[in-house]
Amino acid sequence: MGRATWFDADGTKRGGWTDEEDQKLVAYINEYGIGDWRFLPRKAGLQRCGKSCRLRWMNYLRPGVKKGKFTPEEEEAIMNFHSILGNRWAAIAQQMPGRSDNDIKNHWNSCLKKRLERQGINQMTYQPIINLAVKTPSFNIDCGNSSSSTVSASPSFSSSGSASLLNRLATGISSRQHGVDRIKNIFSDPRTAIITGQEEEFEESKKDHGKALASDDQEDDFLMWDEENMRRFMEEIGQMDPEMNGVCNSSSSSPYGIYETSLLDD
DNA sequence: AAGTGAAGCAACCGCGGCGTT
DNA sequence: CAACGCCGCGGTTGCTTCACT
Repeated sequence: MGRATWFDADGTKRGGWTDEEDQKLVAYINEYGIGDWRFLPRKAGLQRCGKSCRLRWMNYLRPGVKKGKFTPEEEEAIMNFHSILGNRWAAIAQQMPGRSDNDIKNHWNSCLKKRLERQGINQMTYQPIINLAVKTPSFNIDCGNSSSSTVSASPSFSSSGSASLLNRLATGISSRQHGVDRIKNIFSDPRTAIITGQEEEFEESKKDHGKALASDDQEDDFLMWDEENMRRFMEEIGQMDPEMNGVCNSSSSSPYGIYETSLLDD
């Protein structure tokens, strides 16, 4: 696979990479490390632009990059992180060691997004597009690569799973006195199952942070955040990324500790 | 066997953030 | 403080492979 090779006006090579080019890039970085991407190609004897080298290294050649099919656990993780972080693929990739942002983004766009559409779930809000009252049967994840795991459909997935997690995160953030610690607790809590119901705990959270949830409008599945709340949330998520890594990795043997229970419980 | 569309993957493009001058 | 350049990110495109007719 890959693109055809061509040269642009200034003689820079574009398109697919050859084995020889890969070897040159790897050999150079192994010996000298990553320095200035601008000058790296020339020093490494490549006719590529720095951007292209960086992309190739980060997405394909970098040690530890995992290639091949996504496991059901990884797919579940992507959906869960996406429900929290949105299209911040780099941030999602940070939580999934071995997978590049490009890889995750591609898998999302080519497979997971369509799967949610087929299931009638809004890909941005993770809410069912169809009437909640409609009883939805179980369905199979049918993305070829996934070993056929059955996941119960909405409402358990959308409103009790990711939505619940979101609510609890929102609750944590709404209370400035708990702030990041509250979110870390949510992530580190082994009971934070994505698919199993979390309504009880959410109710408890609401008691803890009743003031933040005072409005009736906020009693729905999703809190309605204003821009200020959302901005704070994204800032705090950004600040805690390294720590969240630790939390996720330490809570279980799985690299994706926060969500593994949902798939491994049965 | 040939044609066609969907799926999957690799890479490019353009923009915004950030550091430097 | 503005201008500039580089880097990283997200969106998009292009190509190959696969499945189906």
